[in-house]
Amino acid sequence: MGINFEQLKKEAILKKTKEFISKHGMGEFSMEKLATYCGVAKGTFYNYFKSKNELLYCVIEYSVDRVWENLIKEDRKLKKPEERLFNIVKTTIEFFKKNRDILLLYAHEIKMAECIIPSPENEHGRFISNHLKRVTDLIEKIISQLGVKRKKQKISFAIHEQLVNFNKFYLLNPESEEEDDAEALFRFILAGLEALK
Amino acid sequence: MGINFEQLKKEAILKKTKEFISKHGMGEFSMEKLATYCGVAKGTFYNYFKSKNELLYCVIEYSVDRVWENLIKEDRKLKKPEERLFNIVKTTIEFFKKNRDILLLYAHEIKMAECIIPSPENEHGRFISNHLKRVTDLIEKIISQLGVKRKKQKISFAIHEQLVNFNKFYLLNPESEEEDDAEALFRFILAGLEALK
Amino acid sequence: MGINFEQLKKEAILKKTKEFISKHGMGEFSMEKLATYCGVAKGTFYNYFKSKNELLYCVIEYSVDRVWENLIKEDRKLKKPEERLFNIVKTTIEFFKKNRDILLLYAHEIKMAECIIPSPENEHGRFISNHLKRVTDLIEKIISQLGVKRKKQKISFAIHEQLVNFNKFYLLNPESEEEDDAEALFRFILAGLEALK
Amino acid sequence: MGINFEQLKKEAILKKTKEFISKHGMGEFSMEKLATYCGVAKGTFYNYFKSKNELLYCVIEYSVDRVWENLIKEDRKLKKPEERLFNIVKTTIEFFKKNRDILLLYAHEIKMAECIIPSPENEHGRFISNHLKRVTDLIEKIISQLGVKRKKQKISFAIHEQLVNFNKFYLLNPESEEEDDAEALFRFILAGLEALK
DNA sequence: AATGAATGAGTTTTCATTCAT
DNA sequence: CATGAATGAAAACTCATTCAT
Repeated sequence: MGINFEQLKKEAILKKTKEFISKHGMGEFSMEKLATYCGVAKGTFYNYFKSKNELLYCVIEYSVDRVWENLIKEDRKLKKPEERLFNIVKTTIEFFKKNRDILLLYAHEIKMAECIIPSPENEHGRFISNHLKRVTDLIEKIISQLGVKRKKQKISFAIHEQLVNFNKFYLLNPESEEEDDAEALFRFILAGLEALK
Repeated sequence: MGINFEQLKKEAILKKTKEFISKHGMGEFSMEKLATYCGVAKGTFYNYFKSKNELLYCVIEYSVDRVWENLIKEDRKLKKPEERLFNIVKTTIEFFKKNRDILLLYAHEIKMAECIIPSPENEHGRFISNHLKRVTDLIEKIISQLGVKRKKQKISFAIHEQLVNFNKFYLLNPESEEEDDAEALFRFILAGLEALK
Repeated sequence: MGINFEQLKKEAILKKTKEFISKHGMGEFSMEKLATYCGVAKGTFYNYFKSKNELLYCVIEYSVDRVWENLIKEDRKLKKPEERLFNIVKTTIEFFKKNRDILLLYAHEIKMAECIIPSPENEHGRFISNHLKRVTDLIEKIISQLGVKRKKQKISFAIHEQLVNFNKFYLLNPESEEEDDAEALFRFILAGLEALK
Repeated sequence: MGINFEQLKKEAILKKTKEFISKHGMGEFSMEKLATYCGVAKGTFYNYFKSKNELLYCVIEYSVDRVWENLIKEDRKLKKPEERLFNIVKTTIEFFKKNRDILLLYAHEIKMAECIIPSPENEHGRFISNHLKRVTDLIEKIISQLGVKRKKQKISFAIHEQLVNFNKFYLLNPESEEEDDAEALFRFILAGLEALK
C-alpha cells in the first residue's frame, strides 16, 4: 500500500487554485493564469481534471469537506447540546475567518451551479445539497435536544446561513475582529431558540 | 416638461433583464440571448448602457432600490422598535419571496463585483456598500432602541444576512412556505437580542 | 420574395473553403488560416456554421450536389440506355476534371466521416450514403435497360468507383489528358456489361 | 547471426496499430489510445519510430507490401494472361476483404500525404507512387499480352482502382458477399478489354 | 529500453462590442 | 435611433513529443 501520488498532486493543485482565487478573485481566473501561478503547464491540469469546471467543482468540494471535518471532529467529543451548538458557532466562524478564500468560492459556486439553488441535476449540485443537509441536520438534532419543537428545519437553515455569512462582516470591516464574537452570536442564538420552544 | 422616454426605455430594459435572469439564470445570460428575449437588437442596449456590466449593475441597483423603498415606506409609519423590527423581518422575507430573481442577481453580483466584498474602488461597489450600510444602520438604530448596547453593528449585520439568505430555504424547499415564518424568525431574533442587552 | 442573402453568403464561404482546400490541402486547413484566406474574421464563420466540422460537411454536400445536378440535368434529356451511360461516364469524368478540389474533399470526407463507410449514425453520413445510392440507383436502372440481370447493384457500384477514381490518374499524370478517354472507358464498360447479360 | 529484436518489435507494433485502426477507425486514433491498446507506454513508440506520422506511414507501407507479396507470388506461377488477370482480380479483392483495416488506412493515407496524389516530395509519397506503378505496370503487361494496344496505362489504372475500391461495397453492404464476385468482375473486365483491342 | 507525467504550441470556440446601413 | 453582421481578443482544450526516472 504505497502513497497515492495522483491524489497528492490533485490536492496540491486544489490548494494552489484556492490560493490563487483567494489572492486574485474569480474575475482574474483562467487556466492560463493559474498555470503561470502554479508554475506548471496548462495541459497538466487536464491530466488530473477533465475540464475547468471539474477543477473548480473539486476545489469547492475539497474546501467544503474541510469545513465539515473541522465541525464534526469536535462535535463528537461533546455531549451537552449547548456545548455542541457553541462548537458549531465557534468552529464555523473561525474556519471561515482562517479560510476567506473559501468564502469567495462558496459565493462563486452559486454562479457555477448556474443558480443559487444547488441543482439536483448534476453531481456537484447534489454534493452541495448533501453538504447543506448534513450540516443543517446536525444543527436540527441539537436544537431538538434543546427543546425546540416547531420549524426546526427552517431555524437550522437560518442559523447556518447566519454563521456562514457573518464572516462577510470581517471582510467588510477588517479591523473589527474580536475574540468574543462567537460567544455573543451563541448567546443571541441560544436565547432566540428559547423563544421557539 | 415632457416624458423622459430615455428613462422609460432604460427601465423597460432593466425589468426585462431581471425577468430573463429570473427565468433562465445567469448561466444562460448573454447579450445575444437577452436581445432575442427583449425583441430588440443587441446594439440597442449600447445606446442606453455603456457595457454589459453597466447594464447588470443597473439591474441590481434598480432591484436593490425597490427593496429599500418597500422597507422604508412602512418603517416611517411606525414608532415602536418591536413593530419596526417586525416590519423589517416581514418586508425583507416577503420581498425576496416575491422577487426571487433579485436573489439570483444578488448572488451573481458577487461575481461581477469580482469579490464578495463590494469593492470600494468602483461606483457599483460603493453603491452596494452604501445600500448595506443604510439597511444595517436602520437595524442598528432599532436594536439600540431595544436596549442592545454591545456589538450593535455586528448584530445588525448578522440579522440582515439571516433575513436576506433565509429565502434560499424557500428556493431549496419550494413546497414548505408558510404564513408565520416571519413571525417565528421575529420572535427568535427578538429573544436573541434580549440576551445581548 | 427577396434575395436570400444568408444563403448567398453561406455559398460564398463554401466556395472559398473549397478553393482553399484545393490550393493548400487539408493539412494546412484551420479556421484561422481560412479566415485570413477569405479576408474575414474567424468569428464570422460561426455566424453561418455552428462548428468547423459543420462547415466542412457543408462544403462536401455542396460539392456533391453540384456533381449530381450536372449528371441528372443531361440524363433527363436522353432516352437510349447507351446514351445515358455515356453521359454518366463523360459528365463524371469531365466534372471531376474541372473540379479537382472536390476530389480532394471527397477523399478527406472519408476521414471526417471517421470511417471510409459513411456512418449511418449522423446526418452527414446519411447524406453521403444517400448520394451514393441515388447515383448507383441511376446506373442500375440504365444497365437494367441494357439487359444486365445479375449483380446489378455491385456492378453499378464498381462502375461508379471507377469513374470517380479515374480522375486520380490525371492528377498523377497531368500531361496525359485526352479528349477521347471518356469514350474509351465507355466502350470498355459497355463491352464488359455485355458479358454479364 | 542473432535475431533482429528491433525489427520484431517494430513489426509487432505495426500489426497492433493496423488492428487498432481496423477496430476503432482513424477518428479514435491517438498515441495515447494506441499505447493503452498495445499495453505499452507512449514513449516506447518513439524508440522505434521517430514520429506519429512515420509510424502510420510504416503501417501503410507494411500493409501495401503484404498486398504486393500476395499478388506477385501467385503471378509468377502463371503463364496465360487470362489466368494472370484473374489472379489479380481475385487476389486483390480477397486481400482487401480479409484486411479491411488497410482499406481505412489507404483512405486515410490520402489525408496524411496531404493530397490525394502521393507527393513525390517525400519518401512516403514516393513509396506509394512506386507501389502504384509496380501494380499498374504488371497489369499493363498482362493487358498487352491480351492484345490491348491503346491507352494501356490508363486502362490499367482504371482496373486497379476498380478492384481496390470495390471492397467499399462490402463495407457498405456487409451481408452481400458472394463467392463469385471476383469471377463476375473478371468477366466484366475481360470483355471490356476486348472492346479496346 | 521502457515509462508516463509534463509540456506548450496550436486549435477551436465564445461573445461583448462596434459600426455601416 | 435601431439594427445585426462582422469583429477579434480571450478563453478552453488537445495531443504529439520530450525527458527524468
